[in-house]
Amino acid sequence: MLENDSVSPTLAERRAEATREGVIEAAWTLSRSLGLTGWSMRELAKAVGIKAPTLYAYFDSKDAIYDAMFRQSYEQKGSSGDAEPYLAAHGERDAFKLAAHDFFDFCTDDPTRYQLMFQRTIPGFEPSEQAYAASQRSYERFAQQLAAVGVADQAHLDLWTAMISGLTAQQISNDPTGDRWRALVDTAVDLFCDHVGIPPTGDQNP
Amino acid sequence: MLENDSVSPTLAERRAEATREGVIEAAWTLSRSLGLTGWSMRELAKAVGIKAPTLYAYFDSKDAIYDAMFRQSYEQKGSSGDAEPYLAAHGERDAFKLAAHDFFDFCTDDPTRYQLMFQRTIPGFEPSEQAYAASQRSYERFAQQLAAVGVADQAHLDLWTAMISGLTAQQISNDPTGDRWRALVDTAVDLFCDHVGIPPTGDQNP
DNA sequence: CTATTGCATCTAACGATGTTAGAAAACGAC
DNA sequence: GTCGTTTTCTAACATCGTTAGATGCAATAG
Repeated sequence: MLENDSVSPTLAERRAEATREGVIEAAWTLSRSLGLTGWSMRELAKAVGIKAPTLYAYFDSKDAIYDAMFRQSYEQKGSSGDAEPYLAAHGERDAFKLAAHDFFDFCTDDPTRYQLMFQRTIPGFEPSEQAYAASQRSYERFAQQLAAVGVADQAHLDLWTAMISGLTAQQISNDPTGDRWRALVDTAVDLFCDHVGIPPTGDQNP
Repeated sequence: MLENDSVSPTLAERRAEATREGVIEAAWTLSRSLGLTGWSMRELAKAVGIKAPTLYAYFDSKDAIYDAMFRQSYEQKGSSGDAEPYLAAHGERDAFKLAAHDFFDFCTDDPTRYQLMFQRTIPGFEPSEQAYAASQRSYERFAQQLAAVGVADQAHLDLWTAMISGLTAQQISNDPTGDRWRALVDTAVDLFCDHVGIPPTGDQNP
């Protein structure tokens, strides 16, 4: 393979990138219908119209495909779960409720993606350092948003993650198409805010 | 194979049962050091001193071995997580705190067992109806204990499971040897009790 | 237009996996 | 000792992720 350090990608590189995207898309489709580990490299290849070994021209291994899916998931997440965009137009409590709902909905929108991002369900797969860094960034971003409203205690952040991730996990594994735990998100945020001293909406300026 | 419907097991049956137990024990050992899916039937057989196909005289499949481990886990759990044994000698709130700690400790005592019981981490494995029933029983037992103290709302039970399981999940995946989330169990139970109207200990008879 | 170079894809195969078939060995009862 | 049962074995199958090496194909240089 010839190296190309220039900024503009060559034609071959753009074509290869398109193939890679097609592979990932097919991998998502297979994963949603057969489970993340329910398909083989041969099946994936067939879905793309090539033979299995050809996949290795685009990805080093099956794990590398999972890694690309993992990275893509965090790109899709973006700022879902952040409270900061809401803090300007809403009270603090409402902002955190909206943030919690964003995160909750992002998770339940695609249970397969959730499983890849948050459960360690694929034997042997660990996200690459690069992909893991993305997940760390979104965690620290939220930590700073809590700190910005005066909640700097690590224990409080830990309680938040436990409550919100607990609700999403229950929803996805016990009632994937329903609303049993979604309906508890506001309650949970209220309990959390009561505990850490974020006043009820309307009480900030009594 | 000759059938034996009598109550007393024949010698051969007792020997076979002993072998089965040895296999399960070896499977636990391998799972704890290599992960639940990190060992092969050939490795398991070698650990027991037999050849792989012989395992199939004792278990129908690898999944049947996981199923036996799953069932055994719920036997070990027993009443861990139940509040009822504590309700006689303690206030309601304290009883539920003790129950939550029992459950939490049972989970963190053996993360591999936790993974088998509560995460769906083994591709293709679903507990048999019989094994699943055991897990349902312990859930309904707790539901009745909540009802016994006047908390009959399904939503409240859902909130409890989300909070407690959220704490244990975070502990095991982010701090398996530490105490970060264990230290939050009492806080979480307090928040829960405040919400559902279980009075603080000492307030029952003011 | 041809020769060369680099890339894309293929077929064939390897070692490991869970599992099955069928033969051999070991065991218990009479 | 002999028979029937139980236990274990060897050999093999299909499938898995993956690698080696050959072949076809595109674009480029002379």
